[in-house]
Amino acid sequence: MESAPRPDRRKLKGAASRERILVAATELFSTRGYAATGLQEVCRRAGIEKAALYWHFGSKEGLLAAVVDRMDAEFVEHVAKRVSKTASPDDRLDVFIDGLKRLVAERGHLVRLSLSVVLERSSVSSEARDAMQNIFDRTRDAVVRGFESALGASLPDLDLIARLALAYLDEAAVRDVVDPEHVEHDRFFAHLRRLIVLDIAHQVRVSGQPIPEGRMPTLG
Amino acid sequence: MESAPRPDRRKLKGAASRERILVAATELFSTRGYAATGLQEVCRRAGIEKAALYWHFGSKEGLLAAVVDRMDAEFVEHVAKRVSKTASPDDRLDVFIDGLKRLVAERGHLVRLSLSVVLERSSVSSEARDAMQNIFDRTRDAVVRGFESALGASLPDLDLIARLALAYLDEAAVRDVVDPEHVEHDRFFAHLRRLIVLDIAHQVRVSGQPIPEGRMPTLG
DNA sequence: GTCTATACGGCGATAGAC
DNA sequence: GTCTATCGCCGTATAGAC
Repeated sequence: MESAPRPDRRKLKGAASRERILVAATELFSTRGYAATGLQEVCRRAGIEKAALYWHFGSKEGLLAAVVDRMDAEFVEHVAKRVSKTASPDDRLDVFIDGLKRLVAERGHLVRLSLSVVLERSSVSSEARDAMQNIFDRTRDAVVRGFESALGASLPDLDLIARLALAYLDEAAVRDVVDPEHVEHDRFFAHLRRLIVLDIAHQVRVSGQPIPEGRMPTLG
Repeated sequence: MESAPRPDRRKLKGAASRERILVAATELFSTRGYAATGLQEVCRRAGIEKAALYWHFGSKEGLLAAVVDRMDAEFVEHVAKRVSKTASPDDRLDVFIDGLKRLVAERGHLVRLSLSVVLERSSVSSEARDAMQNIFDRTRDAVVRGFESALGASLPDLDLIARLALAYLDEAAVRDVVDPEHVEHDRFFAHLRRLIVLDIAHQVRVSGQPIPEGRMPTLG
């Protein structure tokens, strides 16, 4: 363990630099916005030179993709853990909705950043596009799995419910910037909850699929 | 009519320049993306100098806001006209959904541009913010009025339905870039239609508000 | 009031030495 | 892997012609 330290040393230092760049970039992108943040500033804060940043991430866009990917992974893991600790299907939905609401309230800038990856330029670099696709897919799959385990059964359009939830998440994060005084997040996310319940009830009705024990498809 | 041409001449020429800049910017922003378009290029295409652009729009952000405002106004007017020509409430909903779908398919880049206004920097300039707020409000109000006249009555949460529709619009436009092969726009917007119908039926049920003649709140 | 000419500092990105 | 040096372009600003 201590007899062969050499070949890993540089790798370790490289990983540490990568990490510091990522932390600095996350903070600066979040507070100032993507376009308004200079790579020079990121490097100064990370204690690194600009070319080192380019070696690690290839471009400013690549750095953004890495930042967003990490924040999404953390969010999915965090909410999935909280949801899996909750027993009743109805409470699970509440925890899920609450997770979305808190993501907007506490880290809305990161949600907006994830949109920036796509919108900055018309033809996104293929790496950035792939990164965004991974993020979307991972999040959607997690939501679908969550609903499946909450319902105890699958339904044909659960993926659409996942997209509905993500659409509401983005809409809330965007609106928060445009008109902070009239967002009405509570009312907005309560509406999301109602739509989900109504639509699941509809899907159950149409598919003839009986839901084992959960009574989520009833309005409170 | 020809004896006092002077005071208007300059104004007219100024308006013409403004118009040419707007057209050039709309086209370039749409094809290349906002960040990837240089003002130099816009000016060359408009046959104008850069400082003239600066005089008319104040900044690149201001130019973007003007571009987006115009496209939104056109869209709202266009769809409102088509909707008002349709008789049955059920068909009106179809025309509305179709308008959204076509906006994404034919002018998705402009939808994405409208998001760019908000996302480019963390603290948007107050003029750009106001412009975006106007756009959101105008579109939401138009949707609410459309539903009111289709239903023949008002409902407490029609504004939430408008936000739902806009959220789906943005989500579709964003997804179109990330994963063009799996967007399933038809299925996605059919889901939107179902959600609207389900939610209106719910609102009618809860509010005890009778809907005069329209039978929109029934699933096809 | 509308526009031309010109300049400036900073940006993202690259090449090559160590 | 990291640093130094440098590039070309960007958005912005101002002075002054018409």
